[in-house]
Amino acid sequence: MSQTTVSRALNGFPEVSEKTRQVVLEAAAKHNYKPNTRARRLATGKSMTIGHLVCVSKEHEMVNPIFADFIAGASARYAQSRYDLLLSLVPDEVEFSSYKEWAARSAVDGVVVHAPRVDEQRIAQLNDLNMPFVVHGRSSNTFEKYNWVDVNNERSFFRATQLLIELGHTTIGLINGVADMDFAMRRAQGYQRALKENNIEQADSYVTHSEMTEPNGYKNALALLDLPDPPTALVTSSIIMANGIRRALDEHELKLGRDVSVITHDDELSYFRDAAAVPVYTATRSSVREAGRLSADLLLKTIADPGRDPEGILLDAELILGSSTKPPRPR
Amino acid sequence: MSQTTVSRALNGFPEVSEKTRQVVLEAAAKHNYKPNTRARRLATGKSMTIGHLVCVSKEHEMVNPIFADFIAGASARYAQSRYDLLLSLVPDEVEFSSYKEWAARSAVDGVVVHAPRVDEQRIAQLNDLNMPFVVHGRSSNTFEKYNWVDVNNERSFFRATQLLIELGHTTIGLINGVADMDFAMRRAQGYQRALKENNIEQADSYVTHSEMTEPNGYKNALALLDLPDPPTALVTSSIIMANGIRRALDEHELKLGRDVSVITHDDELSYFRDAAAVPVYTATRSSVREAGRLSADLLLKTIADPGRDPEGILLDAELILGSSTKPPRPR
DNA sequence: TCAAGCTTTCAAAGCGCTTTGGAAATTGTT
DNA sequence: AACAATTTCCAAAGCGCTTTGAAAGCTTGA
Repeated sequence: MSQTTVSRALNGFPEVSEKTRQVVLEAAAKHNYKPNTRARRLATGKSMTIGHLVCVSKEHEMVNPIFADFIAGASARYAQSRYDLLLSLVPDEVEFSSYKEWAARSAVDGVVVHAPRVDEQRIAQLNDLNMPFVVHGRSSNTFEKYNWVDVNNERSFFRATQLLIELGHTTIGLINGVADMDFAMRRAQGYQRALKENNIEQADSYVTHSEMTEPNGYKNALALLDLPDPPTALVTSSIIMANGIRRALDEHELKLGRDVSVITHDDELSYFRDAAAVPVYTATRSSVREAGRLSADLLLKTIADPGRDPEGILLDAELILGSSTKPPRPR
Repeated sequence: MSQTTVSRALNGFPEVSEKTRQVVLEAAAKHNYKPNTRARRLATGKSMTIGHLVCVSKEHEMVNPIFADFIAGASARYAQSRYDLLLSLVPDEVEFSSYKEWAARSAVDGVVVHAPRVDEQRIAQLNDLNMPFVVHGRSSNTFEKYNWVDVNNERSFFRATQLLIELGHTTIGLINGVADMDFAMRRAQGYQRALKENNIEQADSYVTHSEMTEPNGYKNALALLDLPDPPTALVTSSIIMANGIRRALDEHELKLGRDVSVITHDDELSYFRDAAAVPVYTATRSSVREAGRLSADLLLKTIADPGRDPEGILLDAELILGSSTKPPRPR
């Protein structure tokens, strides 16, 4: 039997009779034959690979903990379409040169951009390279068209803050991610809009920006609690930080909810799933794994149809009521 | 200039004069030329790719949180040798068929085995496939030779438990990972050996096994605290669980350290780095990122020299004194 | 029965590199 | 100047597939 026939049988082309296909499939199964990836990719001119470039912050060598769950979602989608996932964790300064290298050696058919900044250069650069991509998040100061999947950060933090205000809180801190991250900026905007709409004026010192680690949650919470007029409620961008906040409250003999209310963003990390009947934290909740799945899906669609117009998918984080929010204690 | 010369110049072969090489390199740089990955891999017969298969537990769709940091370490090493990292997150039942598929289509030059079980079939299977691999951890019931990188789980949990006993604790709980994981078994052994050597007899109910999530830490700690004779000290396998434990203590109005001592294993996750002058937790500490780096290094060595004898690298977890351990309170 | 129209198969080209074996150019030796 | 030894370059083969264009086999209708 000729190579052609086998290739067609395995790749589902119609020019081969059903009988022949069966024979071929059985023989392949019997000998555990799978077309050699390398040869196949050269012949088709496709890499069948999606690149994820995750940057490791130089400062703390920190890997964003949401990335594992995001990738889990994306990986499942790639598997469906027989795409491979190429992963590289790099210090942020080489971020763009890595994309360029992937493009030059044509190692990937598309990439996912993680953790976009307010001013994000990668978007224009990838457009220049003519590389299909999807951004997980958005970039406020970028006006080119691009594919993105994001949650409604502004609105959800607006609602969270609004809820605290409605409960009677008037001094509310924000423990946020690094300032130049786009999501952090949008969340800060939502928070500030709620304060403004309720005529609450607060010094800038009630807002902290840092990498979203547990120790930073702790440290920043302590800093806010030590202010002359400490906040009675906190909003934070990460459940990891929320754990640090809880530790800080502990140390001040304060009880979460009763003494200080906390609302956190909850990415539904698999090892922090707050699924009790009454959740521990009141939270703006949105599954980062689902975002991974959707990003992967959008990217594969774009690769399949390069003429496709860029699309933005906006996920709405739900505001979930838990037991970490109560009216402020009378002083 | 001929293709041959260019190829040789770029790949550092000696048959080309230094002058010619410079000309080639400059031209390549100028046009941002990089040899096409697909073609190169076909021609050389190597994939220049390492596969990581991470299984997503069916039960909780959980991705082991240490994996991100492990991969960060490995990725850095691969980059040095211009290897790519192929990542796949799969439900555990398809784990082995994925390895087989990679081998059949010759997609990778080697793989890393994550989270080995006490009875681990993948090791024999990979040996059969003749696929170079390194195990992160070990498998107690496997007697074939294989490459591994592991921490001294038995000894470090022995020491941790011993420390608690020396402080005067006589009722000590263990909040462990899933029972069939090899690391969990070894840690339980260390814990039990310490109890035994000190003639402490305890019911099995003082040991819990579950996935290492924060909610499980909480739940299991509550269960232990509700025992008729509750433990005055806990040892746990994960800093994520330790956070759940702290929450359980909170709820019982117990103070970490003062009322209940806790020792946790600390993988030095980047977003949980316990780097205060006096660490929050007394911990058996070992960098999982370093383990990633070492695993990658060992694997690349094995690929470069297939005749190499399998090697085991045993890392010693340090016992770090923090503020979560004190003598038990007199009742 | 034979031509026309399908369906099924095949031989060969090509994907963009590396590698081999040998030719050409350069240098050194007598 | 002639030859050997060395350095530098090149043409062509081959990696294991997919894809093209054409041939062979089969069915149908007059």
